Amino acid sequence: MLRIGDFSRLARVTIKTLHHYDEAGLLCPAHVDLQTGYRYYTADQLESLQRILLLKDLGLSLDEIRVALGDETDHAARAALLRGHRERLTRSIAEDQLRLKRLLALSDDSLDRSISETTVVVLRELPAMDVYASRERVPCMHGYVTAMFEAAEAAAAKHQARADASPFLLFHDSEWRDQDIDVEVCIPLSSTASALTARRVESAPRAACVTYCGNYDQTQSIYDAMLRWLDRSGLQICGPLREVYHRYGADQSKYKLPSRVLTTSSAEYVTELQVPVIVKA
Amino acid sequence: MLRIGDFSRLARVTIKTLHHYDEAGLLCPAHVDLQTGYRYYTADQLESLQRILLLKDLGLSLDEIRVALGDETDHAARAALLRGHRERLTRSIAEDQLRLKRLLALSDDSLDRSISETTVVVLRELPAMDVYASRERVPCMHGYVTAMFEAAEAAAAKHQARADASPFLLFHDSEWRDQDIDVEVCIPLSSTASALTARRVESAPRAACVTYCGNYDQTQSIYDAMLRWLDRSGLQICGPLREVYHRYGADQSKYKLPSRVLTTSSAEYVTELQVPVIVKA
DNA sequence: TTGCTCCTCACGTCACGTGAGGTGGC
DNA sequence: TTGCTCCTCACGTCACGTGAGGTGGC
Repeated sequence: MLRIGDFSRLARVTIKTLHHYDEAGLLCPAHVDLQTGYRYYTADQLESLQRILLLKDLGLSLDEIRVALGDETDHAARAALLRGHRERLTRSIAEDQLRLKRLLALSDDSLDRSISETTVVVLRELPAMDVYASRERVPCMHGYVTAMFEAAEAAAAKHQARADASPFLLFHDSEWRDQDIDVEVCIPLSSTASALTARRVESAPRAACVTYCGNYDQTQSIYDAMLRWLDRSGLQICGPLREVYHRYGADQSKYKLPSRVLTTSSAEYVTELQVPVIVKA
Repeated sequence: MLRIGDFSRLARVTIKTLHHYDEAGLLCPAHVDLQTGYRYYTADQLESLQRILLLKDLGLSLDEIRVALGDETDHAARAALLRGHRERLTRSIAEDQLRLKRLLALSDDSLDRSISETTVVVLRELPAMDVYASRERVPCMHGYVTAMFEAAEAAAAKHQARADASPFLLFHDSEWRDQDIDVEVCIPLSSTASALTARRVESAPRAACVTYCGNYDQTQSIYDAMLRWLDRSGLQICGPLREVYHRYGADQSKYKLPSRVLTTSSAEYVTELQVPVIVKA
């Protein structure tokens, strides 16, 4: 029998860790002196401890280790646990590799400009959405798109199907804001209301997003900065650009928007550019 | 000005997160109503928040983010922080990749045998150590090595230079336990005592280790299992095997060992095999 | 006997999550 | 007026770390 100090030195863990495993029911001492509360371990408990430390080092939580080492009968649960952890590790490696590239892109960019002046690109998942959509080729943004939005909002309002999410524009051209732009105006609909012919905008597992405020003059330069950043981060565009209008001015004569999305001052506009991306091979 | 709920929806964070950043001094609301305590944010604070969320997603802690976004003057600290994090990420990826291989090796192994019966190989760093050493070619283990240990222990004891660490054996042969084994007996010395000609055993950044208890009959089969495991884990031996005697029987006539390392029953022997390894290219 | 070992609280870490219980705003 | 939003405690998470204050063992 070994005292806790000797046992802990052999396994190179702290006494507190052994206390914790005792309390957690992962590894209880072979014997506890009732008088003094002293914990005593047998030599072969070292092997049990090694097993625990191995699984912990591989990244399992103590709860998972309990399952993995628990009663011998549950082969399936044990196997599923290890398989699940394998996937977690694989995903985590891929994410860290992308993080590393993004960090390099950021460091490059902020050698002279500080981070505070760099365009901030965030990666996020875009959920699928049911929208009322209207797609057209227009010669320029000004006027046409506003009219399309007003018609779409009015149509959605008439059916009381408007969901509480921001309207957006899809740019179907590969060359953006070329002549005759192929744009699609989208108004999110509540999932319950299927009165209107809802179009489903597919989800994007990963999208590069920039949220900015102020008027639309800056959009082009932000989009350009975003493209440079994507390139340096090893990401590739894999779907149409979305321009989401979170906060804006609107002449709402035929419909009613919640006041919190509206503003009169263009300095308070909040807009988001979203580009679906995949990691370059 | 935006109320906290609207602001949080735009940035897709919880209200609690904003509370936390306020408290942490990372992002304080542009205005707080003194009557109600309500927090109000401006639209352009969204960009500050995005910056924070970006750095957090890259893996920085809130403290680090505070430094990274802090007063503009400290360029050097900011750059060092990003460089440091780059290294952290790189290391973390390499470690996860090794973990993944080790996990695969473990899953393979425990398809039929459960984890509880698998040989547990742990990876660890071995620190450099000053030892009293004596190296010889011996025809077999039995007898010779015991005599070498007793002589070495006696020599170390005479100079009162014995450190409180376990003695071990280095196997210099590539073919292990071949005929005429080239073994080196090592007794750890306290760093202060340099009276004896101490030999420095180099550190190993990474070593595969198996601790087992019981008599020495099992050593060969454990070593074999270890070799198979190393192969499957993508690891390569890069130094001599060490056999460390943590707990054992000894006839200590010319020296004195602390009683906690001694035992009379061979079932209570505690031994550790250590093999320095590197990741295969 | 002295110092070393071990014990049990109890609080801290990190970035929030999750109610509880109460008030302000439209 | 009613429901919705927001507020401030206060405690939980996870795997221990770090004393505080006291006792047992050799």
